[in-house]
Amino acid sequence: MPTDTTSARAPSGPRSLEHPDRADIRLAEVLHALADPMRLRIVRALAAAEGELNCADIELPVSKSTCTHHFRVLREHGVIRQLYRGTAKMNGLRREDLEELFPGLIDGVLRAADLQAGRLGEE
Amino acid sequence: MPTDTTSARAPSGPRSLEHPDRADIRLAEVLHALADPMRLRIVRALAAAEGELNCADIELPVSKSTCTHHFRVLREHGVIRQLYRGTAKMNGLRREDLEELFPGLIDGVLRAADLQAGRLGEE
DNA sequence: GCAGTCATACGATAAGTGTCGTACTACGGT
DNA sequence: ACCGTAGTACGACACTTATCGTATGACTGC
Repeated sequence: MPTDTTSARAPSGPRSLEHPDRADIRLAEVLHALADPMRLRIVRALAAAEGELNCADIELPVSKSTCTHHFRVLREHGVIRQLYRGTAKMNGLRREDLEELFPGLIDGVLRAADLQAGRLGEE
Repeated sequence: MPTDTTSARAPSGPRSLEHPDRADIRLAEVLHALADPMRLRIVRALAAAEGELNCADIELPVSKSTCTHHFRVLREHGVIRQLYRGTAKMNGLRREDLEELFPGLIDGVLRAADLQAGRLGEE
């Protein structure tokens, strides 16, 4: 499906990213996307900075290509939204969509992640 | 380690299962355990039947060995508790432990699963 | 004690995942 | 027009996973 240049890609802009429609987001996939420490970090960072963040704003102990990979997983499973803004790519949580689909889920996960980080960080 | 008959197995009873301590349960692992449609089904069934369920009580479209595999994943990641009761094995959600660790998380996931099942089941 | 039932163990397999490095593309500024 | 920066694509790799089938072990009841 990456060869379809009509529907998924933005009209004129050369760089555009595919995002699943809200109705296509599946719980198991969202959980899968969140079930990785690195991606959990990313999501926490995005939630903390309520606006949008550059990829490089989140310090991760992995290479750039791995970072790209994780962001893509999050985007393709409907957890974040990405769009280009000049040379950078801004990332934001899809809070509204997720809240509509699975009320309370994201907040629960974020809260759990905070709790665990507190427990593990100051032991 | 399956050859070690002294440590892993309970003192007298021949059949005993290892469960992680509550403090050893990790959010990413719980999410991973839940991030599979088959396991999500299992967890929903266990939550619905508030008591304990036999493995065979949950109809799954997979072989018995695969079923065992999924139950083990859930147990090893701290989502369910299993114990032998005669020839059967009873399974129950570790609601208390999970609620203590990650308040609201399991309920959020279960609610999300119900919502999605409703959406997908009666379309 | 023997057979039946429930579940496990083990091996196999195919597919998926996280990670990396290198090569490449897109954009913005000089 | 060129260079630097931000991010992607691609191939490689080791590891994990979901699945199965068959063989094995544990308990119940006859």
